[in-house]
Amino acid sequence: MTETTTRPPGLRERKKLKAMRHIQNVALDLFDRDGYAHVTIERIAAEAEVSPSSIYRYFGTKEMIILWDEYDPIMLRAFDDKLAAMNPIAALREVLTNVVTAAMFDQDERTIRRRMSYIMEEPAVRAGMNRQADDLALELRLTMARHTGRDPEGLELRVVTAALISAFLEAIAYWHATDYRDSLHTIVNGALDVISRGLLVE
Amino acid sequence: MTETTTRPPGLRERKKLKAMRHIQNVALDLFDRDGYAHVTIERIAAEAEVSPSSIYRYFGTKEMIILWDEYDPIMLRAFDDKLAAMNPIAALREVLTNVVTAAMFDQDERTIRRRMSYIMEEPAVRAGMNRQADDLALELRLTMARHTGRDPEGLELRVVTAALISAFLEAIAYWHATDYRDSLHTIVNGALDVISRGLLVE
DNA sequence: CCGGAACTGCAAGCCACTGTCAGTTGACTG
DNA sequence: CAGTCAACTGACAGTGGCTTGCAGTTCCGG
Repeated sequence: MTETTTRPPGLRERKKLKAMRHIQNVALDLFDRDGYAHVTIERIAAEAEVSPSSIYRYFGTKEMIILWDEYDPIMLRAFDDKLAAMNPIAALREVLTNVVTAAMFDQDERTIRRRMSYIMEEPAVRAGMNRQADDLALELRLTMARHTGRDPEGLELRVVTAALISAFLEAIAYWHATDYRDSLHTIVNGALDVISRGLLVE
Repeated sequence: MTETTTRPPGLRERKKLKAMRHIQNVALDLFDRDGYAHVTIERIAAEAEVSPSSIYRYFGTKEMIILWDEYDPIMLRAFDDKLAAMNPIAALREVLTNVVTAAMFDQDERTIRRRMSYIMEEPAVRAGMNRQADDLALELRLTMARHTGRDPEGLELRVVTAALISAFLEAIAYWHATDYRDSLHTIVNGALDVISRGLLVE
């Protein structure tokens, strides 16, 4: 069933990855020059020397050209592993400390920031991110239910996961809004502290 | 600047409202019969006996035909008023107790439920709802900043408002998922309790 | 009752996205 | 190291959501 390519990459896979990186970079260049809305898929395809259909096959939608991240599945798997041994807040802190900092070395942080500005400011792209967040919330909920024996469809677990993820997203937004002054790791830790101790407003 | 029609309705306004209600109902009928994706704006326009352009002028996008709610601005204003006197959690409880239950009398709850199923299950509509939630989050943040003197752009306030809203949305989702068994008011109260006392997981 | 402003319908266009159908290329088998 | 098969790719022709500009109509305030 879940036989998700645990094999060594293979030429085909590597070629595809390389093409996707290339297309993403070309697209970001064009977006920077003319603005997200004024760049058509056709233009990206022409500039990247692939066919428009290939772009749709790779990314599915225009937003995903920006949202796609080859390290996402890696982080997800790491997060899932950590969840087996600790609570989700601790797990998230761990993943950010270990995996993310490592990934940020070879994929230079500049690309991440370029993508970030569109994710935050372009409504269509933001919508795509929210969709990903919804999927992530569902997965997280099921995983937590498995580890704690709680009802995966219960109100409590739903609210907890939703709050956790929204805190994470808000941390990223803050990171962007403050021009990446502090490390993402520090900010996420702060955000998690806030929701951990409860919303005792006033 | 913010001179938002505090005048008595006027014929024009009433006509528009009536047309929008009519279009929304017709659209829901068609969606129920053929599915959201298989119904074109043109078909809705024909069935409702208006021109497609009018639909766009009324609703802006296809999703908004479902998302539009004439009571939304009323609830927002009520929420804003309550915020002046109490903390946001108490304010939200209040609004739901008073305003929502009142609104549900004359707009029969059946229409709300019909809309809800598309809001929850149709990705495009969900995206639109998330966009509205983002706007609401910003407004809420600014209001809370005004009332408490905290930094509206600070991490803490950002996380608090985001968690609050995501809890509210999750409550609505739960309400739908459990087939509207309990009252929305009860569920939202439960959700607010969860995030109030903090996410002391494990 | 009248001047301007807002609303409506008509028409034309843009482009994201989909489906199909050859042609090609990498992956596995004997 | 063929040869076969599955997966990928490109070209092409739609579909339809959404926008824009223009003309005619309807309503509101004075």
